[in-house]
Amino acid sequence: MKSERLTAEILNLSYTIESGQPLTFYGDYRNGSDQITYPVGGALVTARFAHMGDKVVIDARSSNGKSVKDEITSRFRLNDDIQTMYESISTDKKISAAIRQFRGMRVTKNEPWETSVCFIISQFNNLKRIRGIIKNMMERFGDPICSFDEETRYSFPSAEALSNARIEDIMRCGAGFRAKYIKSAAKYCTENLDLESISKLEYADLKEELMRIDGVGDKVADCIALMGYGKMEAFPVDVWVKRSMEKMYFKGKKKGVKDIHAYASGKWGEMAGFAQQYIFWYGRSNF
DNA sequence: ACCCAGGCGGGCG
DNA sequence: CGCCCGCATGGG
Repeated sequence: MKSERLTAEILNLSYTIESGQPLTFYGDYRNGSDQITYPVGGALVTARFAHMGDKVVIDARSSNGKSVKDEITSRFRLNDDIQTMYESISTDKKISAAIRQFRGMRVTKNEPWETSVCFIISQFNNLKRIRGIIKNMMERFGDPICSFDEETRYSFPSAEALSNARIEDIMRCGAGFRAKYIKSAAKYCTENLDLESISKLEYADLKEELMRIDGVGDKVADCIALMGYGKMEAFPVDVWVKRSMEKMYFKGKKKGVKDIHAYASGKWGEMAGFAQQYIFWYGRSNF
């Protein structure tokens, strides 16, 4: 099948991909190329984004020839009313500045298992290393899909594959002390928990279920809820969001995570997670 | 060399 | 409960 064309508005590819979101875990984004590739469903998706002002034309295809329209639409949340979302989180000058700087950055909606692994790895870690670890794990534990740019591309490792892996082999990917969490989570998600079946739960119940996974605490559960299940009210509070929130809204005074959650929830409600992505990246880029 | 990174689990008071 | 500590690893 030839590539399919989709259109969107206010979607900045580089901000979206580079701002630390899964897309396993970075796609293969070539800076300036406006193209990404990423594995899904045992195939490799290729998508080109042509930006023309606020309009974006997306040409996408899959290595297996199947339609990718639904995949792209879901992944980049193209059915969201982005204008209304901006209006609802533009509550003050502080966040408006963040939105202005990174206008078009979207919160993506990725597969729950991949999102879980990505954010288990993210703990006490940095983006550069996270990307490397994910890449190593895909090459070691994923299945080869096809060759692209003279390089073999792999699927994201299944929970089954990782539940059978040896911890020391996961560590060899650079995962460090998180390797035991990954294996444990993989076992739990193959034997005790169906990540698909909990997608129908409300945010609070979903988060509670996710926190039963070894290596998933409050912050990682919020990340999985937001970027793996599309729960826009989730507001992950990491060190950057904490710092940014304290600076932006608490006159630089130290605040507990609970206070920050409560404040964000009251201010942005159902769209708190969308606001969070801007606060996170704004803080990382400017503070 | 030293510090830190999209935190979490476990142990202690 | 809330607090505090160790934790693998590599880049700045």
